[in-house]
Amino acid sequence: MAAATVQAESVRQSIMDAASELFVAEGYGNVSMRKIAQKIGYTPTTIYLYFEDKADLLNQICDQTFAQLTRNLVAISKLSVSPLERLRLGLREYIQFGLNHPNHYAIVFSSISAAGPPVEFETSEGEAAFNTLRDSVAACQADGSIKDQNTELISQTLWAGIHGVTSLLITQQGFPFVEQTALIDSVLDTLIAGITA
Amino acid sequence: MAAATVQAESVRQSIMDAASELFVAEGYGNVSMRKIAQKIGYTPTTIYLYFEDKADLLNQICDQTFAQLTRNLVAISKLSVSPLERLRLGLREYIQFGLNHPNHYAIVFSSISAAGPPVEFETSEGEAAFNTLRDSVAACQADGSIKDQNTELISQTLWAGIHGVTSLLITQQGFPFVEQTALIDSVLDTLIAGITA
DNA sequence: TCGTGTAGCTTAACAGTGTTAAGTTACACG
DNA sequence: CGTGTAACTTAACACTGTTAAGCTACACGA
Repeated sequence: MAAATVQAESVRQSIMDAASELFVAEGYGNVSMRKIAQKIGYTPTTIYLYFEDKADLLNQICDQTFAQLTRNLVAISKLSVSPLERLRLGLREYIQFGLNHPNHYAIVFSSISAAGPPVEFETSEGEAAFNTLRDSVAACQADGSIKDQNTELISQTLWAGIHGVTSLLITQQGFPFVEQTALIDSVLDTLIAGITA
Repeated sequence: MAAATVQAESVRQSIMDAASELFVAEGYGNVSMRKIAQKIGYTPTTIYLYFEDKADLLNQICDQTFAQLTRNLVAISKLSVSPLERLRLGLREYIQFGLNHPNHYAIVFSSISAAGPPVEFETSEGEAAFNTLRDSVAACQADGSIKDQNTELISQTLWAGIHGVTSLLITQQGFPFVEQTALIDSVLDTLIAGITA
C-alpha cells in the first residue's frame, strides 16, 4: 500500500484527474485501466496501490464531484430570499449541475450494481446533497409556504421530479424534447404548484 | 446468416429467452455471450448468426418488453372512466411496469452509450409508449380537465416525473425511502395537482 | 442414386479486459 | 556502509466480445 505522504497523495490525485477526464470523454466502459495509467506515465498496477479496483476509483471521483454540488447548494441555502424561492433555486441548481456533469451524474444513477448485494447508498456526498433539499423543504413548511408537514415525503417527491428531468435529458438525447429550459421550468412549476396546492 | 425459417426463429427466441433471464438475474455486465450460449446448448458464435452483437441482443429484448408496456397502456386508454382518471392510471401503470422489470427499465435508461455518436432514440417501442401518454394528455385538454394547451410540454413534464420516481426506486435501493406506494402516490398527486392548477 | 449447394453450427484464434503475485529499484536512516 | 521499505514494474491469469474459416448434414435437381 502506498503511504499517505504528500507525494503519494499527488499521484493519487493525478490518477483521479486522468481517469475523470477519460471517463467524461469516452465513457466509463470504454476506458481501461491501461489507458488511464498510460495517460499519467505509470503502469496499470500502480493504480491498484491507491484504489481497490476500477469501481472504487469511479466512486471516489463521483464523490469529489458531488461534494461540489453540495457546496453549491449550501451557498444557495444562505441567500436572503424567501424559503420557497431558495427551494426553487436549489432544485434548479441540482438539475443544472447534472447537465453540466452528465457522465458523473449518469454513472451514479446507473445501477452498475447489476446483481449481487444491493448497492449501499453512498452515505457521504449523495446524502449530504439530499440533506440540503430536506432543510429547504422544512424551511418552507415552517413559514407556511408548504402546508403538508411530511418533510420526508415532500423532499423525496421533489427529488424524484428533478432527477427525472435531469436523467431524461442526459440519457435520452435522441428524443425530440421541447426546448430544454422550457421543460425544466415546466417541471419546477408543476412540482412547486403541486406541493403548495 | 441464418434463414428466416420457423426453426431458425425458434432458436432466435430461445436465445432471447435465455439472455433475458440471465440479464435479469445477474445483470447485463455480468453475463457473457459464452454463458448465454451454454445455457441453450450452443456455441457463442451461434448468437452472432442471429444478432449483430451483445448490445443488439439486449436492444431486441428490451423492445419486446416495452411492447408489453404499450399494450397495457393501450388497454387502459380504453377504460370508460374520465380522461384525467385514465391519465392517472396510465402513469401509475408505467411506474409499476418499471418496478416489475427493473433490469430492463434500468438498462434502457442507462446511457450505455458512453461516448461516440449519441444513441438514437429507439423509435419503435419507447416512442409507442410515450404516444399513449400524449394521447391521454390531449384527451384531458379536450375535456377541460387540463387547461394548459401545450400537449407536448405537459406530456414530457409528466414523463420526467414518473421516470424520476421509477428510476430512483430501482437504482437507489439503499436509500431510506418512505413507504413505496406512499411515495408513488405523492408523485402522482403532485404532478396532477401541478398541471391542473 | 449420386452430386452439389447451402443452412446451420463449430473450431480456433485475436485483441483486448480487470486484476494480482512476485520482483525490482532507489532512497532514508541507523 | 547496510538494511528496510516505499513506490513502482514485470509477467501472468482468467476472462471478455468478436470474427474468419471450416465442418456437417440435409434438400434438391439430374
